[in-house]
Amino acid sequence: MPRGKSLDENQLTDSMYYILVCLLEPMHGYGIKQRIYEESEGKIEIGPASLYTILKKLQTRGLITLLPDEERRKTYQISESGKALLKQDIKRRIQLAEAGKRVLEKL
Amino acid sequence: MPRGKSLDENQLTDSMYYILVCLLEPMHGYGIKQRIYEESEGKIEIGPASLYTILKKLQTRGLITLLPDEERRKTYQISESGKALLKQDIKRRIQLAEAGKRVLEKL
DNA sequence: AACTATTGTATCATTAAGTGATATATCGTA
DNA sequence: TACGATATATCACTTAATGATACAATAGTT
Repeated sequence: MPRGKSLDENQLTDSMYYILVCLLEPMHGYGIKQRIYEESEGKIEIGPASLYTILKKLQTRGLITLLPDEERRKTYQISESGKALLKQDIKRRIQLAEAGKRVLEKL
Repeated sequence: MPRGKSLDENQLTDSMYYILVCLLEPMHGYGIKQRIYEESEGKIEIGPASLYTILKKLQTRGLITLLPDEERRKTYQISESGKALLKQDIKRRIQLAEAGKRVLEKL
């Protein structure tokens, strides 16, 4: 991935993918970070630089929306176009994994 | 993924993944490029810059080995450690996809 | 022989993605 | 009031990927 242009090619990076999945329900940045950490049993940790950079990009692209004001927190939620892209990307990942399963037999 | 550090974290980028899968059988650079293009029905195209950059990196890390001389071509093959890493990465991708399947139900 | 397309490898300069470090402020609680 | 956790943000940097370009051997063809 810087790979490429990711979103311009309608593909999600792993980090974007994790974050979008979290935002199927409303959640604020720091909560996302914690959620990913817990769900992955400490294996995946997204630092603040990555987190807020990616949130900004997703918002700019209209894949997530900022919900109306709370003061300290910024609560986001996935948008319809975000859902559509996530769906598409999950399918892509499933296909890759299926191909992977066939490869496993050769190993 | 310019992403992160990929190999330092024992993760394969998509491009590395495609290339390593090809190299389960001996193949030279240009052949890999064609193979990926054909297998993906034209969807995935790896240009020369990416191709040779990644091959060099994989070789440096010992994940692939250069087979003895042909003149024009450089024929590579996956190494044992390359196989191990590929196996591990396929499992990671399968897990991600499984999680994705569960998410799909919410969409 | 001359021309052309394909095969084949390689690198430079740039763009894109992600992150470590750091900064700042608020909140709960001891 | 001191401290750790919560919460957001950005700068400078590294890493990854790629577009453009270059070069040469080979194959086919006119």
